[in-house]
Amino acid sequence: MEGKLKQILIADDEPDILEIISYNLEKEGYKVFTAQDGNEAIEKARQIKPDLIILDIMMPKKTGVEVCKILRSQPAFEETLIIFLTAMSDESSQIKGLESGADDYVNKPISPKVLTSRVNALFRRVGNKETGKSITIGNVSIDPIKFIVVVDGNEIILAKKEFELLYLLASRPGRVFLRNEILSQVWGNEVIVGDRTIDVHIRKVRQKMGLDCITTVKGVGYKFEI
Amino acid sequence: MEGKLKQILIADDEPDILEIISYNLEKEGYKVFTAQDGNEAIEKARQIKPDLIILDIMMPKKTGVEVCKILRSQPAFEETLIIFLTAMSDESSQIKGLESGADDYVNKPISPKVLTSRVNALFRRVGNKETGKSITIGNVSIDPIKFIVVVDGNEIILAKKEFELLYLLASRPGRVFLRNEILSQVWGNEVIVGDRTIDVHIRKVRQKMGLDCITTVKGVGYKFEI
DNA sequence: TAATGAAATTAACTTTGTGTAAACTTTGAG
DNA sequence: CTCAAAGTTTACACAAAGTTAATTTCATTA
Repeated sequence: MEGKLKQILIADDEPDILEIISYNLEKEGYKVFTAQDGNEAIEKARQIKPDLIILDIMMPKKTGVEVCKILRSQPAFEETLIIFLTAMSDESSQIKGLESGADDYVNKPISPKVLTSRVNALFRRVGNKETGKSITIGNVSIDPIKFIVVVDGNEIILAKKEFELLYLLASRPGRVFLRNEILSQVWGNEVIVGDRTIDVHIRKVRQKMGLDCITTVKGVGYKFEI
Repeated sequence: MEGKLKQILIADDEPDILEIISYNLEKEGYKVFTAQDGNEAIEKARQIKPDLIILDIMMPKKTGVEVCKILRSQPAFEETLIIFLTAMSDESSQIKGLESGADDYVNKPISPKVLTSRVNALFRRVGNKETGKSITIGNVSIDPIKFIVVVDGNEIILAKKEFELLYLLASRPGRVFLRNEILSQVWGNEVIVGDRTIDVHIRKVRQKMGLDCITTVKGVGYKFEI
């Protein structure tokens, strides 16, 4: 289990396709989310901030191209990978897709094998560069590329899990993360760890930062605030 | 936040497996029912209307896939969660399973830990959909994501039950919630608490908000209004 | 492959604070 | 006025989180 598992959002209006693709990508070890139309895709993308978004071109509410343009115009999605699903023949939409900022496209009808190998290839191409942008909140900066946290100009060294935990919480300041969410995001869904494990990591982060920026919401979860 | 206890129906022709799974899921706090073949599974599903059905693919009378298709074609089971148990190697039945509308599958031989964590994950996934939007009424804002209440720009910290209570009342301003409704929504149907418990929580919310926005309708219930 | 050290996890214990009951007071409908 | 329903206050049990130390896991280097 190296690093955090990549999250993929798939948007297509056909549930069958969603299921088949999800199944195959999950088997490859990705965490998969789905959406059934353009608006839902945008909403979920904002919620989840996935590493990769797979968009069907033809969707209700908003087309894949529109979704792509909207997301790409936001800083948070500048670097998110996007793949289009297109009807085989429709070459013009392929072009539109690439113009609107997609990283790849896959023709329908979809062969799960082709899709997963494209997905893998894309992640490989982007390489080992850690996902995500650096976050700065008040006097706290978190740089996931250099793997460094700076508080008041002082560099703090966190272990991997500690870092991932902090990065997750800080990715959406103020928002409460349920213990469940933390578990699945930081530890992954398959891993089962004891109840106190999160606490211990929270404690280490609090300790090392020397700053009370992680708040407990008893019976609910934890949140990051300054 | 767990609410009432979920009901799970397990269908498998091997009594040993039924027993092991039942035991583990009951330990997790689920109410478990069992069936030994496809027809019994359908019959019991209709009787019980469980929250989740775990189906072995290979079963006498009807296979898990058939059961799934039959149930899924009925409105009452459109949203019921379904997990398949499949033989490790049989990839084609996994695909059939997902195509026929399953939410997840677990390979045999079954690890109770894996199964229970998948079950938990599934309920979590569904449960999180209900995490609602923030509510603003007059100078009161309630944010269930950040888990805070803001009154006149001042942040109020509520305990979990207090928050849930307020969130419920504020979700339909002006509407009177019967004590029964409040009990089942906030405490869950199975939980039995004394009559004064609601009052105490109401009081704490009123106190902390420093604002008389919860009105008593004597002999009926409570409502939120500004 | 043994030795080391850091990180992750568990285990055991302590602390905290929510949620509930109990006992008493107040309110208001009839 | 009466009495059931709701308000208050207090106290306490228990579950959730904090803490610390011990243990396991894992990668690194001799």
